[in-house]
Amino acid sequence: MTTPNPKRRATVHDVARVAGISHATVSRYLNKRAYVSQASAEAIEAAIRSVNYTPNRTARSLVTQSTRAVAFVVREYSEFFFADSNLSAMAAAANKTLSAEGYQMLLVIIESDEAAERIVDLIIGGFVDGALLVAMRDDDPVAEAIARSTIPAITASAPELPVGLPSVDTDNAGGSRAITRLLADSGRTRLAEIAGPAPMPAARLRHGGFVDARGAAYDPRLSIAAAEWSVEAGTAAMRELLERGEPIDGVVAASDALAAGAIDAIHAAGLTVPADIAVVGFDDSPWATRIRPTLTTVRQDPGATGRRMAERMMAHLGGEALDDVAEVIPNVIVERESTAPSS
Amino acid sequence: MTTPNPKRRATVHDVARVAGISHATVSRYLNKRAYVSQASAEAIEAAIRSVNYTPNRTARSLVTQSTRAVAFVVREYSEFFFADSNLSAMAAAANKTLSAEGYQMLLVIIESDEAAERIVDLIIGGFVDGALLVAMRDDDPVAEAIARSTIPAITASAPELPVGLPSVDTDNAGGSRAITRLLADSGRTRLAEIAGPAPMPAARLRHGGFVDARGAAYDPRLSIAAAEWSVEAGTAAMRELLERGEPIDGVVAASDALAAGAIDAIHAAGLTVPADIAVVGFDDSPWATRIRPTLTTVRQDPGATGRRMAERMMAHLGGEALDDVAEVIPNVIVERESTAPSS
DNA sequence: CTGAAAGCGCTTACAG
DNA sequence: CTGAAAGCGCTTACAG
Repeated sequence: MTTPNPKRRATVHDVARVAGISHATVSRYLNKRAYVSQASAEAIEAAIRSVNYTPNRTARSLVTQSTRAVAFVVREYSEFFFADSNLSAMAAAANKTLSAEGYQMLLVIIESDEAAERIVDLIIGGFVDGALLVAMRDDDPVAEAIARSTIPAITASAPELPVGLPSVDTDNAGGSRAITRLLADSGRTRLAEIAGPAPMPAARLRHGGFVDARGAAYDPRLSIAAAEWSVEAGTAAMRELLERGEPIDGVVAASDALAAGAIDAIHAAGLTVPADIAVVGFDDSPWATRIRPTLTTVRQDPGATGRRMAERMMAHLGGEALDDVAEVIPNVIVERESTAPSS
Repeated sequence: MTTPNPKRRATVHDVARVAGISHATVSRYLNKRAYVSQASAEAIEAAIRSVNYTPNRTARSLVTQSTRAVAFVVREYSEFFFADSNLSAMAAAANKTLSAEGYQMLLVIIESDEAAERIVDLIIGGFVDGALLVAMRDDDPVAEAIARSTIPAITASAPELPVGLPSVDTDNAGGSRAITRLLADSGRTRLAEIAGPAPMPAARLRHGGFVDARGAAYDPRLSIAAAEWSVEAGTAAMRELLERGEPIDGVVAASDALAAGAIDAIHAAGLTVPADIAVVGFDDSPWATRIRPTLTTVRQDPGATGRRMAERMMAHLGGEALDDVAEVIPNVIVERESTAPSS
């Protein structure tokens, strides 16, 4: 049983006193052993053990202006974060990369506005040396505050901010463009789109890819934005699309979950996938192979995304400039049953 | 008007100078607005904006001796952590509870010995006000170093350490005991056990529950410890159990993954579950309903575990003593096909 | 190789 | 209500 403030922690002064030496020498020994005599070193070692000394990281950080810690900030509810294998793979890869360089990754999940404020204060207050920002919304106050600060930050999916932020991201636009073309090339002509929720950069970019691929054939009456990245939202969106009465023979959904929901709605309407309507998703999440028909989708490389974010941060913290460039990680299309030829 | 030197961060002194007031008053204003005059307050506000001031958390922490951050330390590979819904639910619940009290949870995943050392240095160095320790091994150097330090820590599944640590945990022993009795009460008499990997507290406790429930009927020849918490390890363990030649009509596996592996091995041997051999797991993970037959298992309440860890930490940081008690969260048994009566 | 001193950016009694 | 001063625990030129 311990009490909140038990006995005082030993400081470098305690060690110095017990070792019969100045605290400056103790500090020198703790950092670069080089310039300390053998005798002093031994006395210090013994003193450290005897007073049970452990250096205060806060004091050290205050003078060195560095914490050797980097925040990995997830702007998403835990349930979604833990269920999203792409996000967790990014986190895992970043953790490994930072760790290998001796940096500590601190994973932070923002679930409320108060948490958002608190985290901004922490980060721009220098609690960490840098921040990796994930799942930010367009116009996100967290991303914006950090972007305006002096602490280095890199984001996955660059949000639309007044001030830019370097980013690393899967090729959202390109993936969406490619999978839309796949559908068109298979002879489908009435392509509908279920876009992701408007405030998300990934949703915006994927929408852009769809519009781009459709070119002159783009028809706003066949596009709808889902309320969130969920199966239910996909069902609701597809239902409304069908109710509009426009003929549809293909659907480009901005995520696998949305696609899964769309397929439910299509089946509920008495239609068949892919015979009547082909459907494609995005993410290659577990949904893609769990549902029937299995889903043609875009597979990301989240490990590469997380790794590159961490590598760029390490390079910057190592002294290199951090350019505001949007690095794009290629993705691949995985064809499955949901776009099989009608035969 | 902008910052004189854009490279240097503004400090409380810059604000004071611009506001024409002492830095002590600025600090007072920043903390408890009460004792600052209206005129000063306005001058300070303007100065803060003009120099773009944000308080340095490290400096503040050094004097207040508090960071208002708590580490949630996971001693497990990311892949396992993110795949384990019990662990992530614990983290999510702890995050919510800490967040509601204004504390920031920092999730840290230890994947190497160097990371382990680094995190110990950080934590006992006062980088956080407290630590929640999860998935520690018995005799874990991380848990031990933190237990010996002055910083408050609570663990899920108390490891066997020379010095105690308060803990909150699902009822491992009780759950194992109850599900073993369920099997015995259904008329099975030759009960084998696939225990978890030896160095884990949860494995030890579940094993204890099994031994306890078997009493005089406990037969070491029917017990084996899996090499890790994986399906493959379960298959290997079950295969060896069958090769020993002892008759078996029931298996108590220490986790659902282990049970899933055991069922594979049983089927491979040409036997049937539950007709020939009943099988039970632990965790009520997604495995439990994904495999055939569906699994009778112990359902934990990971949300309650995470919440209680956080609540006890908050109470302690709020001034209460932190007793070294092992708090046990009840769990329930979920019966499914794998123990259906042979009929 | 080592000590005295300054300083990192804040908070907080202590006077006034 | 406010300023001067001390101090949180460390690191790091600067002399010697």
